[in-house]
Amino acid sequence: MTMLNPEKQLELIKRGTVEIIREEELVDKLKESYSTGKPLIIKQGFDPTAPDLHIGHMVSINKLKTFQDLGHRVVFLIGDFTGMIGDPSGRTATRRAMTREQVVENAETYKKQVFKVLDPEKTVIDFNSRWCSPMKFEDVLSLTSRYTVARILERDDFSKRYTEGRPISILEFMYPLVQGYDSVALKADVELGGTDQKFNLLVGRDLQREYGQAPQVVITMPLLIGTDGVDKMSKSLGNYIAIEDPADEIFGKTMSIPDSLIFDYFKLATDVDEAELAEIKKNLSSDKINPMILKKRLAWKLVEFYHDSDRADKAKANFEKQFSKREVPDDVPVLAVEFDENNQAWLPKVICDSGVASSSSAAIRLIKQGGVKINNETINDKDHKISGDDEVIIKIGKKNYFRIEKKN
RNA sequence: GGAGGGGUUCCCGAGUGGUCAAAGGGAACAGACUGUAAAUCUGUCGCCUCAGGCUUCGGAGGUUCGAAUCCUCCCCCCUCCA
Repeated sequence: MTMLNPEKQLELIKRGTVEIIREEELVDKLKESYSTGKPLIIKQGFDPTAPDLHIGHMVSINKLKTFQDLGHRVVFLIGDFTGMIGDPSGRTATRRAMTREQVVENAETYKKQVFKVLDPEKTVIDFNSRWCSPMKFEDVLSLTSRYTVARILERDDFSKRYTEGRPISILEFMYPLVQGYDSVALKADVELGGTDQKFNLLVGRDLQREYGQAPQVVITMPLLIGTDGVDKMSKSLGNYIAIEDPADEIFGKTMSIPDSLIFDYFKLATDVDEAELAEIKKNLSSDKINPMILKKRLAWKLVEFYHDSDRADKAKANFEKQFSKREVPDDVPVLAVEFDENNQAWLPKVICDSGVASSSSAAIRLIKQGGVKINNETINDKDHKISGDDEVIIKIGKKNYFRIEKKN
């Protein structure tokens, strides 16, 4: 294969990273690989329970892509074994035992999404249950003997909880070890992850040394802030833009991010070059240009990336129609409604059936608050009935439109 | 093994016999304002065709005209000492 020289490779790899531990080692590995023609093994782990990739994931997946383009071997590791115990970091230590079928199914979902960017031919999908499940208890003990409590306690999260007298389970202590062992099993040369994974990634490095391997290079990538502008993007917080989202959705969600995120999103989630980034930065800091314009450009870019430019154009047009001009969008979903013997349907029930409100009580509240429009007229009467004969377009809340049709 | 502190509506958290569908905050949702931005203001925030009714405060019983609040048993969580 034709490879770029190590210096050039390093330059591409470094772009956008937060930290490389250690860069000298990476250079050595790249040189070695270059001279022998043997690709490096690049690993990143993913949680098997939430197979919805969002643009936050794409920050590091794009970096995997870079490695791949440079001729290295990318291992997309699905942590199905660690998933079985459940990630204890954070507040919720929910354990969900996943069946084999679920794991396989989620893996398929991952593949479908991740191959929008990565080359299927050059990507290895692996599961850590492959080596974790067969381990005997003595193997586990052997693993634990190679790390100390003091070192595990170095992790911010642990030390904080320890000094505050809050509980830490042994299982939680094990978690970094299990994850780190994956690097041993894969003989990883490089592991990628978000900055929040730094500790775990470093444990992998140490364990490899303990097992007589050359320690992996750790590369951390910035975390993308979610659409709420507060927390990191994550599915559980609901502040994410999934790469599987429909075009209009991606456009709309992007338009709802705080202005302060526009630059980061351009930088981390799109492939605009340095020159364009500089220009965007300049425009954002001057007040000559409305940030909304830039945000629309960002939204367009994202839709184009995950769909195509036609869809991006349409999403933009739809957005402007629906929200800037407050008109009814072109393609309104149909809601099949049951009408009674008098050919009538009670409005709150209809709203409830649409899924926008969780109960008819909630629907009534929406109506009372002026959040429901029928054919562009606000309805305030909770006893309002829709007639089965009329052509009806109903707007519920800010953005939900339905065309009512008779269920037969 | 010993001592003690808890489990309240999505989350945090008040509430110790009626005025409690339960303070306050957060989240969320709606409305106003807008650029579906942020900020702000207002309202809503258990269920039910809803001026009325019904079911909630870890679980099961009990006391009482009346229980989230008192009693009994059970389940679960946490802290400290060893």
